[in-house]
Amino acid sequence: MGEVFDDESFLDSFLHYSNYLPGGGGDPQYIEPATLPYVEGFTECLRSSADHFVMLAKPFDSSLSPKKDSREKLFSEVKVMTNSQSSSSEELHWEEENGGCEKSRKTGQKRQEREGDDQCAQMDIKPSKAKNKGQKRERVPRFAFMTESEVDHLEDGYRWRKYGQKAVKNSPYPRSYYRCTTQKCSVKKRVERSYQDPAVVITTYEGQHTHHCPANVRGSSHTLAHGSLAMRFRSDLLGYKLPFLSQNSPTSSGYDFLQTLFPSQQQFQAPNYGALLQDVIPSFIDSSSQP
DNA sequence: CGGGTTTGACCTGCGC
DNA sequence: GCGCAGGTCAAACCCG
Repeated sequence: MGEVFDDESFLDSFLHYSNYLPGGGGDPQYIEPATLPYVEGFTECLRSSADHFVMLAKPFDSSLSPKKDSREKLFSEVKVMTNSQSSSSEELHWEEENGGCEKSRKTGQKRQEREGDDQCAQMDIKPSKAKNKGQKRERVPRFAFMTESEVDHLEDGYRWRKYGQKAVKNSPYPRSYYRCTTQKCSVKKRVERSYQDPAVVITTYEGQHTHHCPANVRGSSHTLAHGSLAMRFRSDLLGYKLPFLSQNSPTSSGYDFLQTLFPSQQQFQAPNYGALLQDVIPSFIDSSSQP
């Protein structure tokens, strides 16, 4: 326990998995460590603003080319992540909540236009183009992680409503879309199963909860994740090198990041965050804190 | 009956 | 411009 991992080892573990996934070379073989020309440190990236997009999901993208290319692409993306506050000319296309709402409104508007419905005025639907012009898009923090689980939808204490499911290209497994059921909370998550390793579930959170975890409000934090006892982080691939597993350092970046991901989760506060993190992702700690 | 899921249709962005 | 893929909507359906 308490092993401290540096940024590079974490990234290498990360990249190791990126090679293991579709388009990533196929074989789960280790790739040699390399210097990090673009990032000051991955933990630094996690530690920084919640506006940063922690793009762990990207390497799972089948569009990535194998080996070196994926590494370079990841590095370039990490670079963008870490520069997200700057006025860099690099403009990523960010899927973010405001844009989504706008899109939804446009969708609703168009549908109503098609149907010849004049409810637009009542719903206060306004043309979006002019409004959006010159408006800088906000960036929604995302966090993706892999778990080994028999069930797709891992219980995390929050209540989710499924609002869509899509077939994923090159994968027999569909991707499910969930939205937090709490009013005014716009957190979403995507859940998909890796087709390379069907035992692995990839969960991507988007946004931050603006409320307390319902399970905790009821005073039963131990109900968290009990529906996912079969879940286990793929520590061999990624999880075990997450820097925040160092329980010797409750102020580590992982703690900070979890705080941004679950801002109302006061359980993450030191000194008990390790045990309480276990409530959220129980087996993760079990399999990772053991030397 | 209220809340959640399913599923086909639709919209948008991107690459060619 | 066109086709594709990802993301979302919403009606229909299901369930406790």
